[in-house]
Amino acid sequence: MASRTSQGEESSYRESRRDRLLSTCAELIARKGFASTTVRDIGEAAGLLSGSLYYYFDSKESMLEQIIVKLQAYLWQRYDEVASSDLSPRAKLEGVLRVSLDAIDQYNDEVRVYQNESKLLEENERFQERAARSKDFERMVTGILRDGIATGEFRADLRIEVAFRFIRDSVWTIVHWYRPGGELGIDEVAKDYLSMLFGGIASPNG
Amino acid sequence: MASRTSQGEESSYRESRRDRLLSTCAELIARKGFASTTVRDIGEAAGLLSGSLYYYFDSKESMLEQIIVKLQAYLWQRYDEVASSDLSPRAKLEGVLRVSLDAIDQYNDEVRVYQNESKLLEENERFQERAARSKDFERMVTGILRDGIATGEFRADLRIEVAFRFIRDSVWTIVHWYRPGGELGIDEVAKDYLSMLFGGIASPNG
DNA sequence: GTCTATAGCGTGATAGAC
DNA sequence: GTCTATCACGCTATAGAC
Repeated sequence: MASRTSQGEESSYRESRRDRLLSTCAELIARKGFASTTVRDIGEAAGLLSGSLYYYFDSKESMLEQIIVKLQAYLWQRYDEVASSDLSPRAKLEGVLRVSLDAIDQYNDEVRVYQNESKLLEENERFQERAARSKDFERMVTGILRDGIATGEFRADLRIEVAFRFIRDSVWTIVHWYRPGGELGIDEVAKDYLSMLFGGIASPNG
Repeated sequence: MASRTSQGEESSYRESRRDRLLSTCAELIARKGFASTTVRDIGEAAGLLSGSLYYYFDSKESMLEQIIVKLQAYLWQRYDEVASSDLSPRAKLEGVLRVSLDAIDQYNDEVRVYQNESKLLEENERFQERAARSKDFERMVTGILRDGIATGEFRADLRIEVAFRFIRDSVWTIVHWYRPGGELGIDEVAKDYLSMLFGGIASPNG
């Protein structure tokens, strides 16, 4: 790409302009979906003409790719910390879920894009490396579940692959209704969800 | 529409052709998304040319609408039965979830379309009546939750609107990985999910 | 009922001036 | 870096023959 140099100030100025454009992309793609968002929409929202976007990006697909790259970098820096810690399985699982919830809070648009366009990422060859991270997430969480069953912290009578999907989907779908800065904060959501995930919704004295 | 008559055999022949076309639409739209599915795709999959589809449907949007109408008719016939029964709140909630899971099993493509295009349904004036059913579902389930807290079957320390979203999303997202006719049947999924929803994933002796 | 043919428009992307 | 201008293509939908 013609716009990428590797010189200090000039490069970082350009990077930050790029990043601001990416945030605009994320907001629009989160709201309207990738297929229904046009490069003209993005240009208009960013205050330039669609053609000018191609100074920063090779294609509409590469805008999507950069959004996901940025999000995955954030997520995996933190997932790796939790996974390599010596916490108990239950505490590790709580940690993983907290990281995911923090992403929903701080990178709301990007997470929505990641969720909404996951099919596209899986099917398009270009995004194979991005889609592979979903398998990494599954490996990490099912590993924690197995360990927790071994220690007796988790129930042994559940299919691990079903429990994994239950956990993954209940947490990530929060992004579809949670609004950063709204009345209900992410800490309150985390408290309720962790409580329901671990203890269920039925009364203990039922 | 020119194709709608109200005469016995001729009409029902046309209806069934229409229904078969709708199934093809649902399959494609479920797989590729509404925006990325072209009427040419649909025509090709159904074995006719795109223009010929307009003998049966006014527009691409009306194809989507008919898919949703058909699904909602199935769902609400059964939801109403459960809601008006005199089962306990917990049994009612189980019943509602069973209906949803049966739809995921029997109307898999249609449910995926409903889930994937929910944004479009909410935002497009044309689909207001369809989108209103989501509010009905919320009213039904939160009512059951309130009753169950009153009887002591459900935990009283949870925010009802958060618990509702937890339940709604964990159940409906099953459609994104469940495959009808696969190794894991809907009864097994139902058993695991009801068990996790009501009792959580933590060991009771934890 | 399905076809041929195409209107009319919006799309992603590019070339080159400034 | 952003603009003007535009290309080449794909899209939904329609008109009218058969």
